[in-house]
Amino acid sequence: MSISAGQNMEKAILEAATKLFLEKGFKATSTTEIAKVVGCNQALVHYYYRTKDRLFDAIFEKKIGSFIGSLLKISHEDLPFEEKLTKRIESHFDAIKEDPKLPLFFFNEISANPKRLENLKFILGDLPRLALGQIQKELDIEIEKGTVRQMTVYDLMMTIVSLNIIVFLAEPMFKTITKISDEQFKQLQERRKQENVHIILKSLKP
Amino acid sequence: MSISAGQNMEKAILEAATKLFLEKGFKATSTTEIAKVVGCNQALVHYYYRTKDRLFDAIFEKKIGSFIGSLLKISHEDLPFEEKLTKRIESHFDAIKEDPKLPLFFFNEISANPKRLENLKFILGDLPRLALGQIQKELDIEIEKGTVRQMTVYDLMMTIVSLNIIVFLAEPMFKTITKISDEQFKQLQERRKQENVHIILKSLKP
DNA sequence: ATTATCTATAGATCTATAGATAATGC
DNA sequence: ATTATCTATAGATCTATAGATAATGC
Repeated sequence: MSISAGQNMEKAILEAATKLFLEKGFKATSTTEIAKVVGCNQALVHYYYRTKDRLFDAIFEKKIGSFIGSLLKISHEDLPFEEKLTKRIESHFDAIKEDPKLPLFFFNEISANPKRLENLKFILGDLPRLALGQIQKELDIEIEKGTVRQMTVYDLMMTIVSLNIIVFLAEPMFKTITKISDEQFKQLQERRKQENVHIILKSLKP
Repeated sequence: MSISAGQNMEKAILEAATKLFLEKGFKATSTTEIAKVVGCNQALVHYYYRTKDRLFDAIFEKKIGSFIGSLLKISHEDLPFEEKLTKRIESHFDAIKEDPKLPLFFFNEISANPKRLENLKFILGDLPRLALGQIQKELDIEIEKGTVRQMTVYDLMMTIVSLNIIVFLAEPMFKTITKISDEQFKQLQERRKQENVHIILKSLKP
């Protein structure tokens, strides 16, 4: 029954909590259930993390970091603009594929409790600003050249995130309605990734 | 304190519940809180709707109907393809603007409990099939003419929904991080609506 | 008489903590 | 001795129902 018998309970609790919080959200997940999944008693969850809130915050921060990181990773490869952008879109998509519950979790918990966001240094830290500045610069060069229409990096990022998350947001709906197999769903995903690249590249044209 | 003193309690309860469910979701909303907002006692909520689940389902079905309806409304105007599509995108966007919590609510509750979807005749009913068939036909005509690249109506719908919901999904995040005013946010929304139309029309070109 | 509203409460949670016991490190 | 784990429990919920009272329709 226990995720990891003995050894490292603290870690086992974190892992079980991560899984449950991502699946069901903060409110719907109880420390009792976390303990049951781990195979320990409920008090131990509090022994290691004091409160449900602190346990959640630890997980939330990590996940939000990887979500934003996957979008803003700076590439040092010297590639033409379009190829670089294509890689960015695809790697963002692949990161979400690794953790498909993340987008819904993310938007949901922020909406439920926006204060959580304010405590996160990550969001307003230097990394995002730097990365966005860097991408804006690359964009401006293309705009100057006339190969890309006038636009801001924020619009571009919004479009990328938007298109990349939809398959994952709609996954439960999709599977319920169409009764598609997992294999077919995977194919749909991959096709959609290419579609997204296509749409975005085309949308930049002047 | 009461939303609608006296008169129609049943309706007042439904309205308060709708607001709270949309804001906080099924799990985080209690019948106790609904009663408090309405200004009656908690038992009355159960008197009219028996269980929290039935109350929720009534609301869920209505909301899901309007969400899907706004996307699939059939137009009988005789307009050129692009104009018709533009209108469709804009009216879908405007419908969400009227009820900005809807997309998150929608994806969230389906993910939390996919079974809810199975009970809804609306989803698999004739209306969606008819509408989708109609739009596919219009699309095929353009593909035949060579003015639109090869694609399915499903891909097109996914792209529309995806781009149209992002501003609303990200609204709490946006407002928290940028500390933008409501007025500025409204402007951003409108700009984004035009951006979406632009992106989609362009993405259809062969 | 019937329907609407209220008070009170049973029975299930759930979080957090106090205090007992078992395991480990020196 | 210190740290990890457990048992037990207080105090807050929360849903659903039973049964009392008030309001309304004939």
